[in-house]
Amino acid sequence: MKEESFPDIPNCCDMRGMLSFYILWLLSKRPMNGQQISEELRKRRGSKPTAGTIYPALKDLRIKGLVEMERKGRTTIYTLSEEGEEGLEKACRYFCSAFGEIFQEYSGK
Amino acid sequence: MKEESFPDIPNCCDMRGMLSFYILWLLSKRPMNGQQISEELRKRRGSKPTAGTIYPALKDLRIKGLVEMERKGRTTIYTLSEEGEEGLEKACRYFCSAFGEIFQEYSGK
DNA sequence: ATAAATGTATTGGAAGCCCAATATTAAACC
DNA sequence: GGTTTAATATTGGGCTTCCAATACATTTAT
Repeated sequence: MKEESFPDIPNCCDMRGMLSFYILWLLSKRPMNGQQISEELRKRRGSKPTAGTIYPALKDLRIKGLVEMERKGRTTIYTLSEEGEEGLEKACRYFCSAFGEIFQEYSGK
Repeated sequence: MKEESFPDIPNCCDMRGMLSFYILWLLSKRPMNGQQISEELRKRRGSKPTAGTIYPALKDLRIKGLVEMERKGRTTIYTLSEEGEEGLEKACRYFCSAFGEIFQEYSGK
């Protein structure tokens, strides 16, 4: 099977960051478990976060009260909390005001 | 004097990151010194990077061959190198493919 | 029941981002 | 000259992101 979307990851500058933000954004679409979140990130960012990346991040978000978790047999379903929705809204505004200029310039190709 | 643009920095998720990428993008507009770069970042991201943030980042970019520097009296002018331009091009493509979806959703408000 | 597969989770180490504090250099001011 | 100011730069420490390695739990397959 061919992969759908696989951006070419740049080596010139390390673009780590925004992981928690991206997780909140994904969870605002639908509740997901850790593997589903990782898979969505792989499709969008080109590399799949390993367990040592994704679970500590989810733990932090849970401790901060931004996501809630519910164990269902083998999987753990993560859901955005009220605070998480409010935080995401604010984070999206910031993201667009901080990076929108760069995006607009290159979205026109 | 009033500040021009000052995005509200979210506290829900740490959105540090992309500093090197942003510096390369700024330098593609015009050569700048460290203070000018910091000031441009303040306008866009809401907080001005301190000396301990900006100069190590510029040093890394110089060591990687992505920017060139020229001391002019009290200031040091940083310029994008050939490699820097190529790297930035690639980084912008990656950035848009990785984050464009989020931006588009919120640019429509 | 036993083994394999899947999902969750932690640990340790590396790198990037970030600031406060400190130091150095060169221009401007007196 | 001597002082102040502006810009550059380093150091030390904390936090996030990231992976490889390891471990554990639950479901599925044999």
